[in-house]
Amino acid sequence: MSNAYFVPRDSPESDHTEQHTNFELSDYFTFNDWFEEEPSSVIFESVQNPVYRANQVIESGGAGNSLEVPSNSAGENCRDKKYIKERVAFKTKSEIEILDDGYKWRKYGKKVVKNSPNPRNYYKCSVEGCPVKKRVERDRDDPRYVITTYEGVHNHQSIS
DNA sequence: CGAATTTGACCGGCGC
DNA sequence: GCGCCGGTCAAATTCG
Repeated sequence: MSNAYFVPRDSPESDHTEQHTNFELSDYFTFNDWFEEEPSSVIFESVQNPVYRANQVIESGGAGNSLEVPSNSAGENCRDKKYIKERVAFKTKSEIEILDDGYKWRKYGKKVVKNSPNPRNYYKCSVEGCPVKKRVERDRDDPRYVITTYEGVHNHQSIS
């Protein structure tokens, strides 16, 4: 299990990411060595949430409200369904989109979005009570890349 | 035979 | 108020 450490790049204009000065993604995921390519300037249109890649933030919009990480009260303040604890997106060079990150995922949806000709797949962590979701999609103009978006924090250990 | 996928339906938010 | 768009549900089906 690797121990990648993630530090957000300082965004010059919008500096709403104070809470995310240090980010230990290895708590949530296990990475090997996917991610070494050029970051695309904008991965998602909804730039309300920071988009992380490898050791840096690619994109960070003004999203102070939906991005707190309440570490003390685990999800108690989050009864608002729109409340998003964490969202992390990666652009990965991979032929396949089923990347084993140490967790078990259950697919629950597929959708073709307007922007991209490629379908988008929706996964959920199959561990009961774990709120983590994941969304996998091919890059629009680089089909050999895969964009993976994690949402939420695992409340259990990885099974791998 | 139980569990995971598949895939169209359904639903809620938002813009016009 | 309606229709588009993205996200989720769930029944049928496939898989292990």
